[in-house]
Amino acid sequence: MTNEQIARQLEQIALLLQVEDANTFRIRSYERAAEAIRGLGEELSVLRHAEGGLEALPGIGEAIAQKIEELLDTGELTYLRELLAQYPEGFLELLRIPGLGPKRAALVFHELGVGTVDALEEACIREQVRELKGMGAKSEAKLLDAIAKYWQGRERALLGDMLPRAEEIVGFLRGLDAVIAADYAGSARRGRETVGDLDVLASSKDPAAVCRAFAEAGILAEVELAGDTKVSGYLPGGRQVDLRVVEPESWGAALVYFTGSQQHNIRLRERAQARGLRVNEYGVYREPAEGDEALGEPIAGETEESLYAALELAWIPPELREDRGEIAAAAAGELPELIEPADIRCDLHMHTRYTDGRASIAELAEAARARGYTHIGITDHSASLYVADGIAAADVGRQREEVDALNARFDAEGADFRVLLGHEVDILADGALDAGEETLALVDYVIGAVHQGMSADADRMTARVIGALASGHVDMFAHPTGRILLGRDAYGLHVGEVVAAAAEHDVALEINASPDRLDLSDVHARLAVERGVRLCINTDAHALGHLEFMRFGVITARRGWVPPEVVINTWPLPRLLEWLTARRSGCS
DNA sequence: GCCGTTTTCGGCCCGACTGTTTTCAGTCG
Repeated sequence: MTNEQIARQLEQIALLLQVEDANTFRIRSYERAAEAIRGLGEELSVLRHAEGGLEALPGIGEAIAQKIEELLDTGELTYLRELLAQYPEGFLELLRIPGLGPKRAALVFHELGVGTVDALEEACIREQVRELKGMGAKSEAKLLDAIAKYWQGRERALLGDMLPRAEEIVGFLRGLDAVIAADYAGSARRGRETVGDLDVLASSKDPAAVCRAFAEAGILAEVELAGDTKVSGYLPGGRQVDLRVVEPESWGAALVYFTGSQQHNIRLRERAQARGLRVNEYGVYREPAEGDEALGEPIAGETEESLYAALELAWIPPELREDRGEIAAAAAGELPELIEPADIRCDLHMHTRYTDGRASIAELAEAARARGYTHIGITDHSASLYVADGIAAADVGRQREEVDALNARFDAEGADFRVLLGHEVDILADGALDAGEETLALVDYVIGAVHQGMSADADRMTARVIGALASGHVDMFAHPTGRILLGRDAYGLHVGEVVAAAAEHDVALEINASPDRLDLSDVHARLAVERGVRLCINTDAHALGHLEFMRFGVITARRGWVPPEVVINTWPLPRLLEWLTARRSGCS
């Protein structure tokens, strides 16, 4: 039972309790617990044995701890099963229709016997929904529209696909005369690995003009709503975009508000409340005296910094705003110094035409130089990876010669740039490395990776990986969990044990920056940092354009509270070589 | 259901929009 599976079951309880009109704070407890679990790098099956047990985890008390224990022991949760038993199969799906919240779900279920999306659609078509209390023809039509959009499938999109589109929109807005400031907000600004809708924010003295210009710009394929402060619509392809425009004095407060996360905002407002303040999307206000209604003038809100300062907090980078302890850290002045894109000096995982890459070594080197890097590492696939046209052992020798010649040329030209030769070696099903001693001796470093036999169970896979890390031959471990976002689940792996092994043997764990991997994930990266493991952010480039992926790796690292010094590709080349040499001589 | 340098009991975020209402419930972010 994985953390994600447990989080989902707690979330289902929260949803069903809403339908039953339970105490909202009880509901929130389940929601918070689910989110808290998603933020854990370590598996609950391990944490239950840690000091203090599950109840030591923030957001998890006696009742939820017991439920987690039951799930871990039996794979089942009696309480959830009993809640679910009252409804037909598919009822939870019904709650995912926008516009149909828990109250209306209860209404259609109890009055019409509707318990699935199909049944709801039919009831709308038969005009039964409009007869219900508080509903009408318009609500019915909206539900039908929402169901149609639901069937089209609006699953989340990759950050890597959505960020460029968000930046285009922001670029357009910043070009408007009436716009003072513009930025994207929401989960895209927090850098979440996948994004649902795009939230875009602008400030202006004339919000209506900005809204008009955006609605008419042709960026949206369909404009759903165009008011004086808000425009909503869909990009070509169906992704929803919400633009909101605020007055300049509310810019910072609105940016915090629309960046979220929801749980982060709730924490901020709780903190405000304890100080006799109130926070909303327009600013920070003093709580009015008894009997007084008006809020008066805001005391902060023009910038994000002013809002956080009013709550006696340091400004919190958006990537950290997930209610994972960032507010306590900001209050204590203990926010981490986060890695920045400019800290990156190299890219140590890239493929060439020797295998399944599309560029040559020299082309990759030039592209990296143009980005301001001082070195790179070429790491083509080892021989047994047939699907990626793994490199023959003899060709590693040719690569060595090509790299040496290239470096000699850089030296001759006085260029401060160096190409290292690495090798992405498969960790075979039996844990052996897919490379002989001769090949290993030719290269400057080795990346270990799993590309085959991924269906092994977690215990076996973990032993296999740890065996490779302990061999002394592996300097880095690439895309550690093998997940493909929106594609393939991670293979079973006890990440906590692998992190411990990486710490013990001083192997760097990769944050693979490819937008469909981002592996390690943010929470696993944070676990690695806490356990003293070095990290390496690599693009795994198979083409020149892929060097751009580095930013997504850096964003993921920032979400994992990663400081620059633990990331080996922030190091100057001599330090990197020193570390590799020490590793190879077995001293480290 | 969780949590505590104001509390082990009594608190627990905030506002906008919509459609349905004669003053507000439900939903959303």
